[in-house]
Amino acid sequence: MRYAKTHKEETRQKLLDSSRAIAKKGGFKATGVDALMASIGLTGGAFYSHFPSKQALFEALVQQEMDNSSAMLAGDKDSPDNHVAKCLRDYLSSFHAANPELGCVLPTLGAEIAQAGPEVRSTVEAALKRTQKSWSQRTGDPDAGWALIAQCVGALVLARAVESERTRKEILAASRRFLDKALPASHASAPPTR
Amino acid sequence: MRYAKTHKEETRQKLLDSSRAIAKKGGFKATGVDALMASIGLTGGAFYSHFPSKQALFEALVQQEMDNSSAMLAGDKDSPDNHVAKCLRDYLSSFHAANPELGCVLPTLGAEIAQAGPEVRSTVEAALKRTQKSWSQRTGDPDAGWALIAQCVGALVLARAVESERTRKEILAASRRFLDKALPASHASAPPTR
DNA sequence: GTCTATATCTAGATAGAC
DNA sequence: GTCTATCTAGATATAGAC
Repeated sequence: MRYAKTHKEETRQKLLDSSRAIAKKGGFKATGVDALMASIGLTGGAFYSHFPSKQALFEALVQQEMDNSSAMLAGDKDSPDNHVAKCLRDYLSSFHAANPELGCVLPTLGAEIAQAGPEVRSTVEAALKRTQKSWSQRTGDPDAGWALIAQCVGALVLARAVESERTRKEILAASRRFLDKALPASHASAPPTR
Repeated sequence: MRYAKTHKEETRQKLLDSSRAIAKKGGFKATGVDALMASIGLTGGAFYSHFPSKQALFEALVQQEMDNSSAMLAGDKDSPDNHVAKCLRDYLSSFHAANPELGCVLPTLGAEIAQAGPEVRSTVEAALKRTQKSWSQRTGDPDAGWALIAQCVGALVLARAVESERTRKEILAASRRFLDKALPASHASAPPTR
């Protein structure tokens, strides 16, 4: 055979990885199939050997992305007590705001997901619930799960929508401090001052 | 003259009103000029008598939208003590989640704003700061301004991204309760139980 | 599996008649 | 100011050669 058995799977994964970053930076609908394929050194025609449609790529992409995110944010039984605090600090960082291609999908593709079909939205819902349950349990506040995720997503949307770097930092810092006050000390997003 | 002096201004405003709703529902880039004009009973060619480009419409649209929102959310000197609480209740409602065309631009167009030019983002920043300052002052917590806006925007993005109606309501309710606990009683989003 | 070429469609924008 | 017609560019998707 002209191509190794693993070739197709590798190409597919490269395409997913590359598309993920591009979509998070510039939007999914906004980027063409040609550009996505070019980013991995191929031409547009080859796309349809891997996905039946551009929409199918979107679904696979969101699924992978949400799986990764929720695994990272939910943590596991070995995660330290301040796991949530660490997540909040990383999420609500200037680095995250400045690098959408490396971060969470929701601030960038949230609106596109909202307009997508039921399968995509069910996938997203399941992944979100995983993080929500973990965070509610870890903080001891059943409402904190959803509220913290909402705070994170919203703060990133705002931070990226404003023009000045100063305001961007203020939004993120205010959100971090607000959560510090609202959560029991052991889960605060910054180390306690003594 | 074939058209009254006020005709152009009226048409422009009708176009803005209609485009606003359409863009908030389906995204701005996703809707074509022909469709926007058809929604007010005109054809695509007439668009360019009102705006030099589609991008110019986006800027005008976001500006008007943010002005309206911030005026409503910031309130004025006659607003009651529970003004912030009322805003939170309305914003974090199922009605708002179900009707993007009637609601805030940020959950739907936030990502498109983030990709827009400096003028748009400066406009958005100024309007956001107005609400932020008002809310910080009214709640007595300097961090609450940004944090509450972030919580609102994020909760709406999440609520619209999930599939089930049940989860959608849970997200909104959890956010409302979380803010109840985090804010001084007089600003809580629900009337105090006694 | 990937390429080039192409069919088809839609978009933003312009030109000229009314 | 609005219309129809059109230019140009870019998109998704397909066909057939390698």
